[in-house]
Amino acid sequence: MSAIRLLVLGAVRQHGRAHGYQVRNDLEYWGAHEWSNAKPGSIYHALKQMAKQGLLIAHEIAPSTAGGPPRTEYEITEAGTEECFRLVREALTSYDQKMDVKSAAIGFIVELPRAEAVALLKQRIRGIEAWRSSVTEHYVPEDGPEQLGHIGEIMNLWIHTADAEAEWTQGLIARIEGGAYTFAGEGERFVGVLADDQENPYATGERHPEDAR
Amino acid sequence: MSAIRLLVLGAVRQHGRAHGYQVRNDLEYWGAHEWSNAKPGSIYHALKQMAKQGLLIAHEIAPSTAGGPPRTEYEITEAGTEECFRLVREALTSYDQKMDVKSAAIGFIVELPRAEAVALLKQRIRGIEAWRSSVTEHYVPEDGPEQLGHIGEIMNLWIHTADAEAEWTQGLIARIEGGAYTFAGEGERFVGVLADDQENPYATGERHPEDAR
DNA sequence: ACCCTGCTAGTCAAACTTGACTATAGATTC
DNA sequence: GAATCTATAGTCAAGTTTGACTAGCAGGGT
Repeated sequence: MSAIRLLVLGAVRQHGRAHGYQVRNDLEYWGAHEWSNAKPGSIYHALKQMAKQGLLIAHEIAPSTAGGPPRTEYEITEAGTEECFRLVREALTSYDQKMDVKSAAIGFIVELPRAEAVALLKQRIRGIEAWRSSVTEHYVPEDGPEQLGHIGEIMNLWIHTADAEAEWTQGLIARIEGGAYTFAGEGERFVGVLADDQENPYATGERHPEDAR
Repeated sequence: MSAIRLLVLGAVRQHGRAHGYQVRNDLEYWGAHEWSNAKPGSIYHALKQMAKQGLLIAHEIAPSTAGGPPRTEYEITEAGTEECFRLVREALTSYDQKMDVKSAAIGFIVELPRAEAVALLKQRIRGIEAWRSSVTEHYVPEDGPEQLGHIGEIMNLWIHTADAEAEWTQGLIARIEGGAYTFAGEGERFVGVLADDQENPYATGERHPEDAR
């Protein structure tokens, strides 16, 4: 699973109805273009694809007064909403060391009830632990890890990463259980989209040095 | 950059000359099909593509006695070898939280001189630190991290991950400086490929529970 | 003699991703 | 007042990835 479907679906859902450029801007506000494949082509492709699959409904709209080509607005369907929740739950539960999917899911975690979020994260930890022990059991030869040579370092990296993630997850659980953030059904939600008159402080143009290769 | 080019190029290089199925098997031995996109289609595609680009030379070979279609053997060129080293160096140096590229690079790290490996890893740490401080400076609003709401947790995840990776990298540097493993020019190298009569203990069929969604 | 399974080696269409490109309208500059 | 810039909204071809499929041969059972 790539992160793009979750990101696009979630973004449309927050507006109820949105056109591609709006989604693109929201995701940019999130910084998603830096940590996921949220690039124009992928976004528009995902919108069309999901419209074809019945998760979104496409409405043709007259060109905006601000110029540019005619827009297409997308409205989320019942099926789309279900799929969106399914994706969030899956991404929160499963361990697969893909930062982009994980990050996207955190972005939408508050759409769930608080108790469910905690439950999913706890299941995530169980998943990490299961994965960890399966790796150590399965990949360590009986005659000690040295037999793998430097290849063993790959395993070591996996384990280290898994442990770090379990720790971070524990921290997040603690913060959520401690009452942080506003979850579904707890009053007005935190809006992760830009107001119309607000400028995007994280817009493209100022690059982060992650591309300093 | 995806991991597939590095993996395929490196695998061919270890044999000097190899056909697609051999590469596929080597990568499976590495467990690469589990942590990267090393699937048949991608492998054969990468071979053809790199042959077109002059990194490999394709030789048509008669079908093996064991049946199956006629094979194509690929031989690495001078340019291919250079590219291979370039990719390893880049992957070791740059920080971009992609496990697959990182893992692949570790697999080939011993092809470099020990001193260079250490130097590259130290540069990696500098890169991580630079990235870390740019994130904290850039993404934390002046009025405290709370303004971002739960979105701040994404940043938190990044930072946590970056720190964990820096720590792991430090450990690896220490082990290498402590004399672990056999690097280029230090006698016979560790062979990460299967001998002909050896069965693959990590072959597909036994799945790891990372797909336990 | 016949079938079935499994291994060898690889192909293919469909889907996805990338990054550069288009076209329009208002704003700014010279 | 012409030229350039910027923002809007999106398209497109080229490249990549996926997962299912093909086809030949060997060996074992019946």
